[in-house]
This record gives sequence, structure tokens and C-alpha cells, in this order.
Amino acid sequence: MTEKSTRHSSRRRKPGRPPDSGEQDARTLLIQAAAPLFAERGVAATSLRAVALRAGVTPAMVAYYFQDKAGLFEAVVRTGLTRVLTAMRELVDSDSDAEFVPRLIRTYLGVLSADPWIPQILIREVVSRDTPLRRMFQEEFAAKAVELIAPRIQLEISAGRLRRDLEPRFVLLSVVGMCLFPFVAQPVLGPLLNLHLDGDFGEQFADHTARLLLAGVRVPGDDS
Amino acid sequence: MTEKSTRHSSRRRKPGRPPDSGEQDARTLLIQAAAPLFAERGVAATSLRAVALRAGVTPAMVAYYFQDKAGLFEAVVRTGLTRVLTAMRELVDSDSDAEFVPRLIRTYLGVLSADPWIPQILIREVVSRDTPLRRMFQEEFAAKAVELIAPRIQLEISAGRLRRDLEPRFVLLSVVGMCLFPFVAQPVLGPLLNLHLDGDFGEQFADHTARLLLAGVRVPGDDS
DNA sequence: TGTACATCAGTGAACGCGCGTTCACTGATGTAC
DNA sequence: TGTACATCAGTGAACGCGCGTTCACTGATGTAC
Repeated sequence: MTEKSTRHSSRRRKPGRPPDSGEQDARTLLIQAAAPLFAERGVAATSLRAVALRAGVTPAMVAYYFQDKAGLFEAVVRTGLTRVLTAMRELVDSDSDAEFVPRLIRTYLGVLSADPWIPQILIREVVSRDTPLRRMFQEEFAAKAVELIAPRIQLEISAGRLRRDLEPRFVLLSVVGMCLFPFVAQPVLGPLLNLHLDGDFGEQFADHTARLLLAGVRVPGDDS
Repeated sequence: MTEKSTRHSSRRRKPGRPPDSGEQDARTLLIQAAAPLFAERGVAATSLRAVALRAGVTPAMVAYYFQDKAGLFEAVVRTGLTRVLTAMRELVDSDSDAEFVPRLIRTYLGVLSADPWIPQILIREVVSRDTPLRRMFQEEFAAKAVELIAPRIQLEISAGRLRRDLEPRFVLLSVVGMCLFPFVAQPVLGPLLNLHLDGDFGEQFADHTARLLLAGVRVPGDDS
């Protein structure tokens, strides 16, 4: 999972096992090539020929390493989910004096900004559809994420820092929605609102989200 | 646009122009059939044969009425956007003593709950992709919606009911994300969180969203 | 140390299926005289 | 009022393209003797 340069090799390879150069193997190249294509166009609209071309490899390699298109897609999703989960683990393992909720949002948006295809694929192809990947997502990601984060949130509540009159399930929906939506809306709203996902958008938007979530939009003191 | 019963007619029709029964025409039937299919499976993964079968009509009718698949999709999107915009217009035209922000969210979530395919298609196929539909969405929907709503929000700000220290573009992203996400996440998070989009979910979630947006999650008085 | 060979990583041509689209045709309806 | 005919709403078979997938094959590498 050390993904650095996507080699767009157009020079023809000779048949047969290639000499063992220091380059990445076809498996990794295919995942790197597929991720942004799946995110941009959707899985159904992305051909394996397009993926293979971008990876500088033969379409037959998809069957070789992943069995079929669904296998490649699953590998892409696993790669993304692993990154998010790793970041979450590092967050709860580290200790800091800063408030937990802003740190959580900052971490979450940090990983997603680094690989925008993660939220894009999650929303468009995993979360919205009732596929076999759904179980995988629930059991191997959602469950573990809740397991990691929930105790810390409980701690905040016990400490009297978070309101008790909110439905936790709804809050979860709201927060995740707030965090994921900008990545999906980027192509339309980006030009309209002059947004750029790269650079320090992640940090700025994380700060905004944390503040909005904690204090809301209403002027303090007005309780009508 | 009076869409009531999707006739799943499997009985064979005779060739030639059919007798003018009171039934809906193929154009309307195709839009009604395509909308939920496009929302569930995505446009690329939905075949015109599947749409035509569900509409009880021949695939050739797509070319007849919409020229091609893209034309049918555009008609579906226009149908959805028109519904949302109509509701928005009715909202700003009506007058009420209730606070504006909760009414706005309630109206918005109301239309979307009635036709969940609207937010699903918008997120997965319009907003996330850089297609010709993007311009249509921006010019014929987003621009008009902002034109309708922005003055009312300004009014709230001038009245001192909304905070001034928030970036409006970010707030827009957050609110729209909060409202749309539940519809997209329903297939995964629904069973997990025991959510049902129909029934009074719309109202309950609208109330939650309005409260969260206005006051945030932090216990009032804590300004650390 | 040399050598035979199984394995591994990959090629590239081909196949068949299903897709979007086309096209010649049909029969009920509306209309002009 | 009857009739001829253009139009309108639709059929269903067919076409060709591009897709996912398969398959026979290849040559470098690692390993056992």
C-alpha cells in the first residue's frame, strides 16, 4: 500500500515474465488506477480496458489477481476502508489535551482529503446500494469504527460536555453527511462556490464543521 | 406529472396505435419506471430493456420520446428538480409565524421523503459527476433555489437570529449534506440503525436537523 | 557450482453476451372536403 | 354526414459495438539435486 507514482506506461512490454525491476506489481497498479476511475465515473461505467490502460497492464490481469471486476472493486474498497480505520485507531491511541469532537472531525476529514476517491466511492457505490459489499462494510468497517469511537463519545457525554436530548442515531447521520457531502458535491458546487478539496480545504472545513456541530448557527442566548 | 400507479402490464399489446384508453402514455410511464431504477442501480447499470419492461412498453419508445438514454435521464432529473423547486416556491410564498430555518428544512425533507429517488439520483448521478446535466442543474435549479432562499436567510441574519461568524458557503454544504445523506445511506445504515425513510421519518429527522443546526451538540453555557 | 524444471507474472487474441439504437412497419385517431 | 388520408403512438426484429471474461501460451525466476 505504498502508492506513489501511477506509471502510465505506453511502451509495449514483451511477452513472458518481465525482469524483476523495482517497479510495483500489476496488482497494486490496478488498484491505484481503478480507484479514481471508479470514483469519477462509477463502477458500471468504467471498463476494465480503461483501468488496465491506465495501469499500463493487460485487462486479463484483473482475472489473474482479482478473479473478476467485482473482486477488483472489493480490493479498492478494502484499501480505502483500511486507511480510514488506521487513522481512527491512531487517533484514539494518541492522547491530546484538545477537545475530542474537533480532533475526530479533523482526523476524519484529513484522511478523506488525502484520497477523495474514498468518500466518493463509499457514497456512490457502497453505502447507497444493497450489494454483498454492504455486509463487508458493516461488519469490517462500520462496526469496528463504532467500537473505537463510541466509548470516547460516551466519555464526553458523562463529562457533561454534550447534550443528552439528541437522538444519537440522527446525530451520527448528520455528522457523517456533513463530512462526506463536500467530496461528492465538489464537481457541481466546487465551481459555484469556489471550493478546492486539496490544499488546506480539509483543515478549514474541519474547523467549520466542528464549530457548527458544537454550537449551531443560532446566536447564543436566543432560546425561542 | 400525476403519477399514481405504475402499470406492470405483461399482457401482449397488439401492434399499431392503441385505442385511446384513459391510461397514461408511454412517455410518463417510462419516466416513472426509470426514476427508481436509476436511483437504485445507477444509470449505467440500468438497461433500457429493464426500464421498458417495468413501464410495460417497448425499448424503442425511449428513442421515440427521448431520443436516447441520456434524454430519458434528463427528463427524470427535470421531473425531480421541478418538484423540489415547486415546494420551495410554495414555502416562500406562504407566510407563517414559525421560525424560517425549521420550516425550510421541514419542507425540503418533506419533498425528498415523498420521492426518495430524487436525492438518490441527485447525489449519485448529477451532483457527483461532471456531465452536461451539471450546467442544467446549476442554472435551472441551484441558481433559482438560491435566489428564492437567500433573501430569507439574509432577513434572519439582519434580525440577529443567526450567527455572523460562519462561512456561508460551508454552512450550505453542511446543511445540504445533512439533509441528503440519510437517503443515500439508507440501504446500509437503515438496518444498522433501524431507520425507515417512509412514514414519519421525514418529520422526525427534519425536527432533529433543525434543532442540531440551530443549537449544536454542546451543552449550552460551555464555551471552552 | 550447473542444470533441469516447476512456478510465477504476465501477454494478447478471441469469444459470446447484452447493451443502446435503428428501422420498416402498423393500425387507431383526427381532420379536411 | 361519409370518406380519404396524414399523423400519431407504438411494435418487434435486427444490428453492431464494446464489454467482461477466457485461454493457450511465454519467458524470467527460484529451487532441488
